[in-house]
Amino acid sequence: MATISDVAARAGVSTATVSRALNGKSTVDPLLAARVQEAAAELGYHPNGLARNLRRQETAVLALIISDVENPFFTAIARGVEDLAQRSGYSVVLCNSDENEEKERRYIEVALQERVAGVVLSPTGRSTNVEGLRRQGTPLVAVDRPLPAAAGDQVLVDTRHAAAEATRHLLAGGYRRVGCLTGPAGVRTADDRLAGYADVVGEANVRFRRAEYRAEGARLAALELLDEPSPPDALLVANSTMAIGVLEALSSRGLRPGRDVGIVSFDDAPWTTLIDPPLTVVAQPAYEVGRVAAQLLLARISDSSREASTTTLEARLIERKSSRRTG
Amino acid sequence: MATISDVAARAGVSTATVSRALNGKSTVDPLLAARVQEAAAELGYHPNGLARNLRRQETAVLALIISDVENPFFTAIARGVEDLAQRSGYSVVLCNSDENEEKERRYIEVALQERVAGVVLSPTGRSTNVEGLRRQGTPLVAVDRPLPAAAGDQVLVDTRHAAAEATRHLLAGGYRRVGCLTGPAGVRTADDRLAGYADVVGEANVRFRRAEYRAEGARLAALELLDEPSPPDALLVANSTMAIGVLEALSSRGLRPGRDVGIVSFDDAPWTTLIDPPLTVVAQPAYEVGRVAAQLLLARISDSSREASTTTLEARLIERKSSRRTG
DNA sequence: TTGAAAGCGCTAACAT
DNA sequence: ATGTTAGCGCTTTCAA
Repeated sequence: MATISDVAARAGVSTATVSRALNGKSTVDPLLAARVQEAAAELGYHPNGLARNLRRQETAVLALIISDVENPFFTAIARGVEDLAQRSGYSVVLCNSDENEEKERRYIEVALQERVAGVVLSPTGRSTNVEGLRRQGTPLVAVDRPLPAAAGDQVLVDTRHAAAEATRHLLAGGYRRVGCLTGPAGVRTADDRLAGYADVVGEANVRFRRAEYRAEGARLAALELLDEPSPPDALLVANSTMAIGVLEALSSRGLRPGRDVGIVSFDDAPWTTLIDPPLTVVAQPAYEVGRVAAQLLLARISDSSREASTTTLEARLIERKSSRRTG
Repeated sequence: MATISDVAARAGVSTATVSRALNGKSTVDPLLAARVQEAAAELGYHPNGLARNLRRQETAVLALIISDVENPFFTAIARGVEDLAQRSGYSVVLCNSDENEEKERRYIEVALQERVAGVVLSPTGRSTNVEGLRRQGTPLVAVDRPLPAAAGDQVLVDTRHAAAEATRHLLAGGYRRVGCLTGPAGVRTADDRLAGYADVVGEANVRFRRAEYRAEGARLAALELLDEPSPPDALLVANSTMAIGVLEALSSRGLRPGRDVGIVSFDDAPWTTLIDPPLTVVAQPAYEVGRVAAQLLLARISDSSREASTTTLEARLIERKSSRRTG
């Protein structure tokens, strides 16, 4: 593996000159620079990033730790972060914590050890520990879910409000017994969506189930709800992965979305317009969340004294037929 | 940021002892080890991975460069790679090349510079350049699409064969003018699926369009095909993202999958059973592809002299109603 | 404009 | 069992 000394030897100059030439410093003779470039190319030289970063005490890579690679909401965030980061010369590495606190912990540790320039994190749950990041002074921005203490910037979506709006929409459509299917307790988005729903139906009329943010759990939970003495005639579902399970549950009971059970789900997944009837959704600005997060992170990297900020983006209800009786 | 010397000073030992204690070497007095642990904890010490890896000349991170984070096929591969890697103490960082050769090039460069232990790559297209990896001796395994020269192990899916089987299935279902919608020329999976289809219908009866592996392009291409003088009465679609576009096209023409136009699509995405009629698919063993790839990569990392191998996994046709006239 | 040399933080001989 | 020391590959003063 060719090192800078190999290149220096081949070009007949010092390692300092190679370094300067390869980093485009203006103070180097064009002729020498060319010789260096050539030597580097011939040797297939790739600077050792470890050594470079160790010396420079900085890296041009951001870590993005998300809680589920298979959830379109998070992959859209990833695109947003990436598009913006690339433009500023940063690479972003994606880590999948898989809604698993142990994995999340490991990836934060990796980010710390590899001395990444900054971290975008969608905290997995209750006990996310960002103390290490804070101590090291690694810039951090939380997305989707807030962090216990404001350990950095946050980019959130006003999902409680959106849940309330969706619930009102269902009520306005003539549904009388609106229920809610949400994620695990302690996961802020899950709690907020439930709260927004409860705000509207009133504590006395709450009927809900919790499940993991996964299809299978949601299917079972939906079935339970449907088997109650006074089953819901409409359902607010906390994300698109769960919606899959809910739709399966309905189908297995011979129930048609809209006509029999009104459905509104969070997240405008690509398939939601394909089904019959098309799914009414709460569209979250995921890509934008990612962009803003990256922006804040880069700003904080170049100026660590900035005040921590919280940005809250609005979600948008997209009415389709699954929330209409006449679907 | 605390360094190993800080810990050493605090614990009243040498840096060597700190290093040994923290790395669980057996040759260190339990009492001292405890003192070191304590000092490290108090200082919030995180070993500098850059320095460590520079010294050790190795990293415990794998890079996984995939061509589309929003494609369930690739995220399933990611899970497979991750599950296996984690088990051996490796972390995996995901890079999204976005079907873009420039991005892919950048990420390969990053992988090279950061001296990752190995790379799993789904080559984006024609001109993927893995020369750098080869020269550095960085272990590489290609997934989904083969590499020009056998630059390492490969894990592929026998998609030509699967495409042929799917086409035969359509023909057996009574469809007479089977068409094909595939990805860009030069992308091996796209070419193979087209070839498998052509193998069965015969060169003379080929009717097909190419588009990016995206919904919108596929929608337009499908519309073109449907507007031909002798339009297809069935379609083989090269992936689930394209299938979304195709289904939209059909719907906009008032055509029902199955009854009017038989449909088989590659990839068993989670929503394919939700639509009416449910989609007949060619299910690729994506998770397994990831697992095998990680296995091969780890094997090659520990024994670089291994022969390069090619593993070809079988895809499975799952018959549902979109390929039946009586849907 | 170029080179010599120090040093980033760590680990692994080598000594003790 | 512990400490001393060299050095991984690079960048960056400092001198020339």
